[in-house]
Amino acid sequence: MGGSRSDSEQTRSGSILHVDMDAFFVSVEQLRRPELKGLPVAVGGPGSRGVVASASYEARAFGVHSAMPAVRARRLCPEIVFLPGDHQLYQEVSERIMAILRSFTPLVEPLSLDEAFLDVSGARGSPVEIGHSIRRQVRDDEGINCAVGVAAVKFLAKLGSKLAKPEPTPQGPSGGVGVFEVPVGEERAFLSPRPVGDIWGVGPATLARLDGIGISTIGELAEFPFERLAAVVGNAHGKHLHDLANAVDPRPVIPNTAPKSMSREQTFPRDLHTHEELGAVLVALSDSVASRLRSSELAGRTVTLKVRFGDFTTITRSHTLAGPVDSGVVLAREAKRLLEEVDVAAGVRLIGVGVSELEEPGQRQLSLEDVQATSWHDVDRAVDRIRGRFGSEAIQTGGASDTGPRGGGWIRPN
DNA sequence: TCTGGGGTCCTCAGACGA
DNA sequence: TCTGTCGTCTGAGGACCC
Repeated sequence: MGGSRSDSEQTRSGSILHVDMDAFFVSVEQLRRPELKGLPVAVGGPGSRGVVASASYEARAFGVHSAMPAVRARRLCPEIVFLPGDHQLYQEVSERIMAILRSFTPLVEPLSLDEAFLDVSGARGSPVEIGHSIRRQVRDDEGINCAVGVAAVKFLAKLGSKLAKPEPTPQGPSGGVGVFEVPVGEERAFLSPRPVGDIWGVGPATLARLDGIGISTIGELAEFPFERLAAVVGNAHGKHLHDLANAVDPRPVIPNTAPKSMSREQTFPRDLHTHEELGAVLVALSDSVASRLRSSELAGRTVTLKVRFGDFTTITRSHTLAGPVDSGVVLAREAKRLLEEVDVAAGVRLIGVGVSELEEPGQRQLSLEDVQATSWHDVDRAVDRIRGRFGSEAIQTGGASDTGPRGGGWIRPN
C-alpha cells in the first residue's frame, strides 16, 4: 500500500487529492534569490519575539520547524538566513498555483496559501496520474515542489501528502515519493498502527488526554468505546476523532467557502502599559480589518478585542452590534470601548481586533448608530480608492495621535 | 525554549424569554 | 403569581490548524 502506484493494479483509488507545497514561503524566496538555494533559510519574524513561519529542508535538518521561536532556531542553526517574509508575493504565487489546480477540476478547496483539497471524481485520468501531472505542472510553471495525497476521504488524503514529502537533510530535501495513495478498502489497516497524533485535530492537549486513557495508536482509538471517549474529550470532538480513526470522514470538498471572521493582531517588541498607546494601535488594526472587509464586500456584526499579557495569558472581549459594519472608525470605537474595561497596567504584549458574524452589507433598517457609521462609509470608500490608486501607504489613519473630533482621522504621510 | 498571525470549531456559563 | 425547565443567544476561552 502507499507510494506511487500505477492504475494497472487491482485496488481502487479514492478521488480526493490533498496538494501541499514544500516549504512554500522559503521556496518562493529562493526563486527570487537563487543564491539562497541549498542554504538553511527561514521566513518569519527574526526579532526576539518572532517565530519561524517556514523553514527550508536544510534548516529542518537542524531541527528547525515552523512555529519555533526565532531565538531557538538561531541557537540550533547559527548560520540560518532569516527573511522577513512578503505575504503579498506569496499570495500572488498561491493564486497562480490554485489556478493550475482548477485547470484539473473546478472542485478545489484551498486550506491555506500552500495547500488545497481537490475532488477529481469528475476529472479525466486516474487520481494518481492527476497527482503526478499536478506536481509536474506546478514545478514547471512556478518552480515549486509539492506533495500529493490520494484517498477516498479528506483526512487520509492529507495524511498521504504528508507521507509523500521528502526527508530533510543538511544537503536539502531527500527522497519522497511525491504522490502517496491510500487505496480504497485498505484505510483501516493503513491507519491502525499509526500514532494517534497523526489525526488531524489531535494536538498536545488532546494527545495528553488520550494518553491518559491508554490510547496511543489510531487502531486503539478506533476500538475505544465512544461513550468513554466522549466523556474525556467532549461529544463533538469525540465523535469526530472516533470517525476519523475508523476512516469515516464525510466532509466534501467545498470550493469558494466564504470567510467567517477577519482579524488583525500585533505583538509588540516590548510590552505596552497604557490605554493610550494600545488605543492608537487599535485604530490602525481596525482600519486594516475594515479595509479587508470592504475589499471582500463583507461587513461584520461582532467585534472582538484580543489582549495577550506579558505572562502570555490571553483574554478576549466581544460585543455584537445591531447591524453589520465595515468602517474602521466604528470598529476602532468598539474595540477601544472594550479595551477600557481591561486593566492593562501589567503590560500587554499583543493586541488584536477581529470581526465575525460576517455578511454582505445589504439592505437593512438603519439604527442611529448605523447612521453615524454610514457618514464615515463614504470616507472609507474614498480611502480605499486612494489606496487602490497610490498604494496602501498613500494614506494612513491619524490614530497614532488619536486626536481630532473623531479620535483618529486620515492623514497623508510626509 | 518561550511561544506570530490569521483562521475555524467547540464547550461552557449566564441571561433571557416562552 | 410564582417556579422550574428548556431553547436560544451571547460572550469568553480553549484547542487546533497552517
